[in-house]
Amino acid sequence: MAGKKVVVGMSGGVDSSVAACLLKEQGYDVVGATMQIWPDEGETAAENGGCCGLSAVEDARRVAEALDIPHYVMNFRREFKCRVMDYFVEEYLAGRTPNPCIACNRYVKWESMLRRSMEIGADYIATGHYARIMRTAEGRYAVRTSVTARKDQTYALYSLTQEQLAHTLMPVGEYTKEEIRKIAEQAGLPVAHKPDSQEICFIPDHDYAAYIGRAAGERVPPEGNFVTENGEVLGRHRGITHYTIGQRRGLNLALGHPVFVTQIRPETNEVVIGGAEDVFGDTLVCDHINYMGMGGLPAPREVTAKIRYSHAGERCTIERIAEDVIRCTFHRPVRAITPGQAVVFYEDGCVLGGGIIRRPIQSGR
RNA sequence: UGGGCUAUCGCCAAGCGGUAAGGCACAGGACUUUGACUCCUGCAUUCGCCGGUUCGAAUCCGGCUAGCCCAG
Repeated sequence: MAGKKVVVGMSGGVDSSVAACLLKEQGYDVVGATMQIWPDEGETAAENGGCCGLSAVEDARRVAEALDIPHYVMNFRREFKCRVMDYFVEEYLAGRTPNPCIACNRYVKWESMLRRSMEIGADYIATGHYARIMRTAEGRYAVRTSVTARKDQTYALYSLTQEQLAHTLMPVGEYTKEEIRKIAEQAGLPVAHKPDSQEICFIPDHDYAAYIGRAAGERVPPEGNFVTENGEVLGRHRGITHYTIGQRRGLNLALGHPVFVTQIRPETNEVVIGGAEDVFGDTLVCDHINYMGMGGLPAPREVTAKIRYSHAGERCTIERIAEDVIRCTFHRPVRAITPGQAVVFYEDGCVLGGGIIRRPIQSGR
């Protein structure tokens, strides 16, 4: 450890602060770095924000001072704008539900930040993710679930490459959230009691549709029809960017029983509505594949897959059906297969790989 | 214009003389890296309107108004 230089991405939150603290204790040569990702230094969204608000730099600097480590600010505004914010808007316009945190991890943290860190002589970068990095029997790198399943963040890390993982440390994954807060307290870190960040950091008011409206301008999808699978018109929707698969709230459809979004059709500007049972499906196709714990998929394989961040996971058979395309058949139907979200494959808590859900496949119904 | 039926929360709908069920929708909250799901809480001092009977009416009676159906 001694002499190994590690750049810790410090968001100003408890987790990444403790990560820096732990690595320093372990003898690393620790440098703190905070990403600047907001497009404008503007006064507007300065207050809270999510993982990387403007107060982030202030808080991170104070923690770095407390730990007596150098602290840099890295400007990734351009990368964040085009790889995360623009991607977010484009996905919604295409009728999909993006996961910006996955994009941020992949392109901003593990491409831009890792590259810049290497440039300043670091051996590793580290983050405050609740995940652990392991080597498989075949020698491949993979992330695996942290000791607390509840805070597990491996889902959002599925796209990391072998090269990136070889240069990454995630010390927080060995502890529970409670332990992390206790460590922060004992170390006297000024952010020990800072609330957890959540929600999408660049939309502090949670008003996705309004954000998309501002960003997309003329391209914002107009109002359209809510329809049934059979084409019966049930009412008017406010524009497809207001909805995601499985959504119930906000539809304003009083049909006597709960109804949910089962499909979004950007080409006809329709939102398809169905009953609770209609949102279950058992097969999906994904692309943008990243192989992590497994080096490839030469033959069908049985794994556990999560189709959304908070999904418990379901057993399924995965099968490579084309270059960069995998079909995933669940043993039991899963709820709300949502194009744009990631599907991540696990075995014993280890991430084997994953992809982006392209579409569900209608199987005999 | 005759005859019949119906009028209860934004939608649907219980109630049948004893002091307004429920579902959906909606709002607020918890949870949350999907405005997701889920969960919790709230949501008609009032029953189309005006009178009458009664200790007491959304419930019975009369009139009016509106909608629907059947006649022509």
